[in-house]
Amino acid sequence: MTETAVAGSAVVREAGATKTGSKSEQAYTSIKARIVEGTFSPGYRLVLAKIAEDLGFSVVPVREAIRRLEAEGLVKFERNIGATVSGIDPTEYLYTMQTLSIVEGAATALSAPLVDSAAIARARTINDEMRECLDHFDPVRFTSLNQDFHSVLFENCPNPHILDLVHRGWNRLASLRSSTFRFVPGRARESVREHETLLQLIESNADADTIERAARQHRSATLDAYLAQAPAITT
Amino acid sequence: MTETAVAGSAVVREAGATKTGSKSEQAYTSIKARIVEGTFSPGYRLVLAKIAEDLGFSVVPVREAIRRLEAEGLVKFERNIGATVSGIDPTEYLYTMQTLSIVEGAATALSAPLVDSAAIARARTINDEMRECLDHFDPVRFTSLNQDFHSVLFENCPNPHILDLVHRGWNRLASLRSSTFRFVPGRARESVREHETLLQLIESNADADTIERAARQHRSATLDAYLAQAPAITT
DNA sequence: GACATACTCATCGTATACGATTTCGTACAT
DNA sequence: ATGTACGAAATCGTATACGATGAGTATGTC
Repeated sequence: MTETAVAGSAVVREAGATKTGSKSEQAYTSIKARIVEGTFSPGYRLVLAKIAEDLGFSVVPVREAIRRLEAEGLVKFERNIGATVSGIDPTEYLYTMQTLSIVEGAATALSAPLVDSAAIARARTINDEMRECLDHFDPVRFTSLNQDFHSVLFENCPNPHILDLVHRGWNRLASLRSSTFRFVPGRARESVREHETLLQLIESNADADTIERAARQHRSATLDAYLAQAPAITT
Repeated sequence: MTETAVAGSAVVREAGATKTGSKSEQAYTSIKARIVEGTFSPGYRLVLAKIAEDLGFSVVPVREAIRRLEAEGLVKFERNIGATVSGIDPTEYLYTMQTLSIVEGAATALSAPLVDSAAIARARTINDEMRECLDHFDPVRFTSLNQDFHSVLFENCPNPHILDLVHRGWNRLASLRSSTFRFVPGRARESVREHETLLQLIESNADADTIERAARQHRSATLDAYLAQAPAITT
């Protein structure tokens, strides 16, 4: 755990990792990568001095990094107590998914007019691969491809703010890797179907409202499925 | 400019100001307040040492505060260059307004079922005051009341993430106080009308979609009006 | 007179040091 | 045995110090 450069997952890369940068930047990127990829799981105690030592830095840049991660919601930083990777309670999951469904819906609708046929083809290829993953039961790759699929659709998103919110949501979700939250039985196959529907809507230049609704539904269906199996959570 | 406690505007207060807190917290709150209220306008150079001296702190907590503000998009922090209050170019305005219309729309729709008749009454009172402000030409108070109006509608918003995004958008917008962006002729009166329409929709338990659409339209109409007078901007 | 180079100053970036606070373990009293 | 009080260790929060970088200015050459 001494090397500073972590080959981040697609999510982290997209989320604005800065290449070279100051130690503060490096610490930020590095810690974020570890949270998103699961090395630091929720509840993990981020002891400043320890992280600083691991990275070979002093505590000051690490503190700055933690502050930024706090502002993104990935860590919780309490005075005189310390920083911990943000938790995963069901309510939090609900909020995150709900927000994501809204933001992704908007991103899809905004991006749709700029998705050309080449992008559609790429997305379809990815979706086909996802279907194969289901047969071979490769949930890890499935998840990764799922993000690639949406990344293709969003790659020309005209509003960077919204794109940023999407990435933050993805990171937040990726950091919540308790199996409870990641496996919603039966959704995966339906998800692939919905992807195809989405592509057809985009191809046929459906109006923005229709696309937004479909995209939002795509995400919130997972949430609904989750809520159905955990009815105790109140909205 | 030496007192550390700034009586923040409604926006800042809502945005999560922490009462006592560490110096780092105080610096964060204080700088944020100054940006939102306009003491530090866009482009203003935030020299760490100078701010630290003004606040009576050292630079370390100030740096942390700046990092957090950076993550919220209120300041830009460049390595070895320094921090400046984020800019106001037209494109940025467009992105912010567009994002806000989406997020506010969702917040309104989510909150609507929880808005009781008392809240409706309060909102209506505020809206009446806004109408009066138009007659006396008091744009400052008008703006403040406008935020109060929406705050009433959102006060029971079930999803804190979305509420947070709304507040961030408001703060961002408040920090962009160039007159170019704040005055869109003829919108104010229409805005008051739309508020009333919105209240009626909520009162009559209109479905979520309808409310969301109306709320989103309410914000994006301002954007459209702005775009109409500055057609050079491309989406 | 214009351009390139060197120098100076303002400012940032980080390390180190130390005081402040919390937590946890241990001893003691009940 | 349980609960409380005290003390030590761990950790955080901030100040200070100093090296590093970039911007602006002066100087020299063509």
